[in-house]
Amino acid sequence: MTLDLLFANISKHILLTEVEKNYFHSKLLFRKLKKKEIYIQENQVCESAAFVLSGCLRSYTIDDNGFEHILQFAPPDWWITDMFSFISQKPGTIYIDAIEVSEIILLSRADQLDIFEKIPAFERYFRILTENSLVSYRKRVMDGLSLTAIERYHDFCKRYPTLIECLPQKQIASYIGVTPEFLSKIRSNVKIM
Amino acid sequence: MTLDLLFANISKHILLTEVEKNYFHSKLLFRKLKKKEIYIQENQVCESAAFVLSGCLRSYTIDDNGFEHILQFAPPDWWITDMFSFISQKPGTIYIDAIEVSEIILLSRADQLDIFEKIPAFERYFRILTENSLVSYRKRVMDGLSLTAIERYHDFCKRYPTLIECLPQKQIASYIGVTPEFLSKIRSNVKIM
DNA sequence: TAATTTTCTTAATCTAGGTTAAGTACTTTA
DNA sequence: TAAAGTACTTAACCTAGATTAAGAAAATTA
Repeated sequence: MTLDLLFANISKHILLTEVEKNYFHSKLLFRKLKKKEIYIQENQVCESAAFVLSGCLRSYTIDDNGFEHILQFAPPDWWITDMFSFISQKPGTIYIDAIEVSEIILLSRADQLDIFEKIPAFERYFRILTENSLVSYRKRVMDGLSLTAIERYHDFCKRYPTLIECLPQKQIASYIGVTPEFLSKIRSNVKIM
Repeated sequence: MTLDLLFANISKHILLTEVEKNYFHSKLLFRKLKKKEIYIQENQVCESAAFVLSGCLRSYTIDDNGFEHILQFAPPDWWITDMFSFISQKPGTIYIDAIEVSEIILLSRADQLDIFEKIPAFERYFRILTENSLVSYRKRVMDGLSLTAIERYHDFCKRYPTLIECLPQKQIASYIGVTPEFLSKIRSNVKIM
């Protein structure tokens, strides 16, 4: 296992000395997840954010009727966490599990805050990631308000061409907010639509 | 006009010296907006983020059919901007205007980045605001996927009791993602529902 | 490899919420 | 204060997408 992917990601936004890299490195935990293994669950405090080295994770909620709603997919080179629980360190509302066998790097909130004190550049790194993430959630809210299911599906295909290949269709349906049956109809491109 | 509200907001998250406060202060611009006055428009680069001292602003998009979709309301003590355009300094996709006569404080992205260099605590302040804002957009995505229009309306009433008083009903409808006619039906509490 | 589980498809039927339209009440502006 | 514009309501009708159900195709697991 190698952290190259993570350090390459970081160096896109900030510059670190070897000493700083080593300090950061010393705070990280490595973990493997089996397919379908749950990383965090509803009502649990999400202590760490996870950076994906290989495989793919997803975050989702389960509503009162037992339906899953997918919030985020995290292929390699992405961070994933229950942001609410991570920043407040209170019990959260979402699940995170592995869609396939995955390798992740964990950084706890406590260590993250410690690193912000010691190495301010890291506060910049996460500030930038959070800004970008905010923009993509905002787009998702807008799309939900102004696009049809068909448009949301085509947009998903355009934005995440690699995910389309490897995800089961029902998970894409859950992400764009339609039933698997209706997505199947969209894809079969029934004339009436 | 007084900046007390802004400095009180900042001091909830970070501590500043008088020198730092003055430096920050020197970068701010004050502006008044008339009712319905547009602060930024689609296709325009959003140079500044705005902190609301009085009145109320809103951000929204206009879709291909000419319908408005409200993203955010900003009553006093809130920041508002087109985050995409603000961080990328590229032309944006949203409008921001004043719902009523308003007083705002402007901070340009260039000055914000300059302040991040000079006063790292400010990077923390905005990092925290961005994290919180991310959490609320995430909730909005989840609510859009899992709640009915009625539930979203009741949730809005619970979360923003003061806004309910002062906003025209059609703007609440636009925020929760229903037509004004349907919100009217929800509010009249027709038996069938 | 067979058995089991999960995913995908198709089709009939249903419903939450949209559309259209017309009337009423409230705000602005002149 | 009148005129015009904007906001709200109600009701009939419509549609995008949900639900239900049942079979086919993949993918797991034994």
